[in-house]
Amino acid sequence: MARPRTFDEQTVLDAAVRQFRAGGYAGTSLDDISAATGLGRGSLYASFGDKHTVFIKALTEYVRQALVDTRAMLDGPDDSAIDRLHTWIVSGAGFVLDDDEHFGCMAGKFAVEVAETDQEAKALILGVFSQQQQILLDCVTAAQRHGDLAADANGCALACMILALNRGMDVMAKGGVARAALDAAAEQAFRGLPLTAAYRDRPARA
Amino acid sequence: MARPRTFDEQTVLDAAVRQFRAGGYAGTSLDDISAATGLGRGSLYASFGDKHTVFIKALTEYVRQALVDTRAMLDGPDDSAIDRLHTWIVSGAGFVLDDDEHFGCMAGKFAVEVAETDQEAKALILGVFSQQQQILLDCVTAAQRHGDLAADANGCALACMILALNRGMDVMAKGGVARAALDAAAEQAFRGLPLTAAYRDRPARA
DNA sequence: ACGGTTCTGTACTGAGTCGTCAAGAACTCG
DNA sequence: CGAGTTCTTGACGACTCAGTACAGAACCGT
Repeated sequence: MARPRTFDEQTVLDAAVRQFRAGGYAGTSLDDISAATGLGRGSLYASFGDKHTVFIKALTEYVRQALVDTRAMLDGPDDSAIDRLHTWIVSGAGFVLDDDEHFGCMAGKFAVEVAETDQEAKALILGVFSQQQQILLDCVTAAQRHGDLAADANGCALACMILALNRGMDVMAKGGVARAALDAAAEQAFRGLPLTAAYRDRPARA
Repeated sequence: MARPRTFDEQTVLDAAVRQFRAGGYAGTSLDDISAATGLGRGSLYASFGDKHTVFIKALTEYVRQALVDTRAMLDGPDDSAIDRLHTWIVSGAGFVLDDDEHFGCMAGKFAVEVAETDQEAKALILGVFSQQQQILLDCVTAAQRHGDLAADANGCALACMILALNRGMDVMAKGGVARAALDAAAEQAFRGLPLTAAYRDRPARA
């Protein structure tokens, strides 16, 4: 029938995500993406549309992957829910600093750069924030069921607070605040959760 | 001697701050600043240097003003230190949403956009974060002296945590998370501070 | 009033960017 | 092998932007 494509759509999308995460929206040209993927500009336009469309597709792909990752970290049995929360909170700084390329949350980045003027992007960003809050809420509720968090605590507020803290650690890590200070802050935040006496008295784990 | 300037340097700097805060570094052209100030580009270059220099000067001016504002909110007598901390924490969302132009923290914005590649900006941003942490620490220490916060709490970690939360609320507000949710999260965070029994039992204020 | 100095506005250059287009390449079906 | 279809490439035009240059305007001391 016709000439087949020589590129993998997912590969191009991943490259676009990397470029936008690294350079921002205004700071990334289609030539950058073209160079990163080896694809000519014509092919890019034919397959993905204009710059904004490429951006929205890349952001959508990031959101999809981010939610998969978030669930992988937070979903699980009730008895270890509080530990998963602890890990999530404490890994806040690492989300930026451990990454080879010092990325960080793309949703946070574009919430700051373009949400004000790009309603389509803003909707995607709000979506991922909301769903991450929901995943956190599920984990908080699990910890409450297991008796590690106070049953009368406001789970929604806790989830929102934890996510905000995570986003803030991201920003501060990018601003150069020392890893040790952020880790200590994260531990402090965890101790500020409404932990039950049962949690504090539980036997230490391996 | 010579022709005097028709513009006020501070006015131009303020306009530059506004433009960069609104549009980001890559998204703001010198024409934008020129238009916003009514000043020709030639005068801009003669007085402020190239784009990056203008940006650094604008960021420096923002940092100066931000520290003045932070001190105005947090400095004060020991007996109301805990209230000032409460106000600061709870005003996190308002920092974006109450502002007429929905700005938010310029340091946070550029930590995300340019800190990775612009060491000069990164140093300024780290400076404002560090000093804000110090101001918060002073306020925390004051609250400890007055017996509202546990004396054995790690003030540095608390200060860093509170600042991270503030930055994160900023990001989430820009991402469209509802004001009510952020306010509830802020209240939750405040309750997570190591408040003393003396604070909880104190008589309600006007 | 006048000369010297500084400021202002605008036009220009060179580079980069977006989006399009047309010509050629690769593949499949008949 | 040929026709038709789809993909790829590179170039092109219009535009924007950063930074410079130059001519003229405004001012002050003498």
